[in-house]
Amino acid sequence: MENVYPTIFHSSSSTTPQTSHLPLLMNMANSDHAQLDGQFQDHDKPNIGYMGLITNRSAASTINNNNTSTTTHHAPEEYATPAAGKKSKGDHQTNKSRKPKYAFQTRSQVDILDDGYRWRKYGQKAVKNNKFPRSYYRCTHQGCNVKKQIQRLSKDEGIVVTTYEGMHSHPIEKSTDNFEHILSQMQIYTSSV
DNA sequence: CGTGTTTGACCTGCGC
DNA sequence: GCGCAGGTCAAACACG
Repeated sequence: MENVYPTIFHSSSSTTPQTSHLPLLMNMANSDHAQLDGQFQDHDKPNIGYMGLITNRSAASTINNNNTSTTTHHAPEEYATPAAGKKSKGDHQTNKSRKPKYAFQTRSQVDILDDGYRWRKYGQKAVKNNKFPRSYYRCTHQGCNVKKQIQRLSKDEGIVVTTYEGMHSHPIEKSTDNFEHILSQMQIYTSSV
């Protein structure tokens, strides 16, 4: 799947927000430094601009060309996780079922957006047609099987695509100071695009 | 010592 | 069936 996820504008219903997905937005937005629009100046965390929320369903187009747009989208719950297969070493997840998968575009110098959860990196792979590797992270909270992938676009090095898979079953572990503010911004984006 | 990262090997799905 | 690409494991390693 060298294609990334389609950048579908979720412009229609600002009154029927993707409430069910808000926790993910929270996860994403609730970061110490993932702040929007350069309204911050933290040491080594330069501008991080929220680019969009993308979902993986009918992946066909790339997000490359949207570096100036703010796109938001949420997934239908029926994303079939393709890469569920794993060696039967023992940790074979019983949920070969589908997990929702959400991708965010962020314009950032740093790859890792601190979303308030604790992640452990479990892999890194070179991706075809992309000079940047893709990193695989898993939530370290016990019993939480949320994963995320982080990849920087080769076409636009400023854009980082973060793909979340699954939902956290536990509260955020860091402060949530930024969350409301960021959420409000995201809602603005959502309704204005 | 606990926690997280690195990295090569391994597994699976898919297209040809 | 084969090869490629993506995803995961796990041992070794680094760091506080």
